[in-house]
Amino acid sequence: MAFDNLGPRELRVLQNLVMHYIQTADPVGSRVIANRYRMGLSPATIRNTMQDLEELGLVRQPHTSAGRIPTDSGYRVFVDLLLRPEPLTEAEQKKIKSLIAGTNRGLDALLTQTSKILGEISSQLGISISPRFEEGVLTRIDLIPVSEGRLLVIVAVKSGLAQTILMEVESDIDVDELRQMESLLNERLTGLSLGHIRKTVNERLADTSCSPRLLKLFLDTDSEIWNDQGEEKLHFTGVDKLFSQPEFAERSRLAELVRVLEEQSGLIETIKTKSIGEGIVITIGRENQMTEMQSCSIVASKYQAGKVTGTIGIIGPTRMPYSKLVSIVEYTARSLTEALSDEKKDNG
Amino acid sequence: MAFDNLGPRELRVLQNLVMHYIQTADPVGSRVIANRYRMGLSPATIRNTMQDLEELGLVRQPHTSAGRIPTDSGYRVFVDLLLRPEPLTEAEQKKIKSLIAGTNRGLDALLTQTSKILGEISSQLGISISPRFEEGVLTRIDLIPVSEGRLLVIVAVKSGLAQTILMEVESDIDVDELRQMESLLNERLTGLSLGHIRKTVNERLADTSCSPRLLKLFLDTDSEIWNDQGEEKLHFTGVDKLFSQPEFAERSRLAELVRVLEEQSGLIETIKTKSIGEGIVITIGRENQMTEMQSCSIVASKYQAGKVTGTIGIIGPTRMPYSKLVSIVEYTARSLTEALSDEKKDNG
DNA sequence: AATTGGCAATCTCTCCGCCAGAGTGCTAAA
DNA sequence: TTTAGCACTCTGGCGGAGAGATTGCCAATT
Repeated sequence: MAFDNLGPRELRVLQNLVMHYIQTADPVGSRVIANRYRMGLSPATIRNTMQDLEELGLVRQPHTSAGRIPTDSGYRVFVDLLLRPEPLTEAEQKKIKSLIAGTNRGLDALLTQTSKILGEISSQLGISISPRFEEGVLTRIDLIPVSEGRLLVIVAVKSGLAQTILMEVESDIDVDELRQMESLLNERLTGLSLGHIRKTVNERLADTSCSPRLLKLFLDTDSEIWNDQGEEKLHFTGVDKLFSQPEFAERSRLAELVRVLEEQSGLIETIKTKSIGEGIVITIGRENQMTEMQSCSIVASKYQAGKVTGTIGIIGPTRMPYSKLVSIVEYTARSLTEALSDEKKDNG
Repeated sequence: MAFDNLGPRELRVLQNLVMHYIQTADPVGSRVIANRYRMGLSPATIRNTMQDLEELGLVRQPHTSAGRIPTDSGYRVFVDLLLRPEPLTEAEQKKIKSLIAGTNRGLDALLTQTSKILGEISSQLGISISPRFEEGVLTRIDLIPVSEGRLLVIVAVKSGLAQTILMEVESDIDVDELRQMESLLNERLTGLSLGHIRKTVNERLADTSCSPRLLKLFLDTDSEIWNDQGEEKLHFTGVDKLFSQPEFAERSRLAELVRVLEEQSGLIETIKTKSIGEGIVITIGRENQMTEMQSCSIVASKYQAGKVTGTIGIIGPTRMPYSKLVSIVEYTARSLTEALSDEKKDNG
């Protein structure tokens, strides 16, 4: 929809209305806008403008004698046309940086930490999604026998990421065979991306003298080693923050949201399809595919770990402080990317 | 407190009262017990017994003209003296086994999965705590350079567990030196427990020709490599289940619980100190140290992965179906231990 | 002595009507 | 085009009334 035909008065009224509603969570009346925001107009005039905005579908009344609240479209116009990112304070920047830098237990812990930071600083729900390893470049692969019938496979990928897979194997595997297999894999596959390996592993390991029993574990292109199906994980922290939000007064709505969060896969899918582009992506209310999310907004951004990319973001009610959240997500994504980058930041 | 002086009548009334209250969440009146449970006594008689139980502090009235509900002590007597574990159905057993067996992405994923199973089957909150690696026996240690200034250390422990640590190092490390260091570590330390290593690493690596810069990373006994501080993680699934429970009608109470869950460390500590013994440990309401947990009960059990032990459990309101939950936790813990045991279960 | 029926008393919960408060839409005036 | 005035509408809180449930106690019964 084109809302370019909105006059400056309409825009200002919308802006003030959205900002005030974000703060108070109460429907905003004409008097508040006229007085508190010093527009130099009487409430009656504001009322007329508000009627126009209502006809355009940007605001609505919960009931006849209440003030107005923004619709999803109203928030959309606010975000697209009126949003001014509110910069982070020094303290906030410091906090984000130091908490990210202080975590060195591997990717999983780092992402948990990141979601925690986002949740705390935003007072909303912070989320982070681990990257797909598809594009990750293999650094090393280890085969470690852990017991008679089981094998621990550790796949290390550039940028310090690693995933471990526990495999069931036929019980009698010779240690020497295993060593041989291991060096073969490392020789022929390191430096390639996992996705590439999956497609070409058959050819690359064709002429080999290895134990065929062992070999077939790695030739299976559906194997979880090269495939990252189900590998993506959604971390989230800050559910308690949402409890105090009036839009989650009915228990069922928050319960639904939590169920979706715990279920993981559906939400991961929708977030990923949304945030294909660069930079911050904001999804508002009904713009969400999932019905359980249609009273929520998501502010998301990608982060990078070498060639591999994942997503972080914030979830909250559509009435969320977008101006602040945009800055938080943007800065956190950048910090995370930095922490995961191959170059050390300050190698002076 | 000794409640051995309770007569069989008192016990039966208490039992029926608790069982009925667990089902309905409504205060139980004398008539319900007399009629529905066919005790062959009139409501008036039951009333007298109930007064006795109230004087003993086992039940209480929410207000003058309501039925009775169990107190924490009441549940305690129920659990200690009257509980009959309700066996799992075939289907439930199958579900638990197969979901545990179907997860082979390493310990973290397995524990997430376990908490999910517990949550689903119990319709309560399922939790799992990763084990301390203190007692874990080192199988292998890998040093993988990931970028100029960083080193990925993978510590593999018996039973297929592995943890990865990302370390900052001085930027110019020779690959050969690294290899040398790696084999040295593997030669001298595999087969020992991490706790043991931490204490003796200084002597064990004393006479060495390795690069001292590298060496000092591993001699630092506070280093996160041998130390598992902060390594323990609490996984939880099923928060949405608690929303429908009437005891969490006030939002703040559930919010507090979630905050504690997300904060991790405090809860981990209390659960660990409680469940030192073998078998199922049940903690009821006020018996919990943490104030936020005092309207909740925990049914917990240990599981083992070789020499390493962790805890799983279920959290819910004190009004929870103990009979069923005991069986669920017990069976799941056993299945998990089995899945993590060194022996393959069915190597026939 | 234990059990039971009867009964007044107590407390909650829900429904209903009432009223104050807030904000609108419309109309007429500036 | 803007504003003041005014009737209208809807919500939310308060209080009282009445139904329902369950108790405690007492006197009667087994």
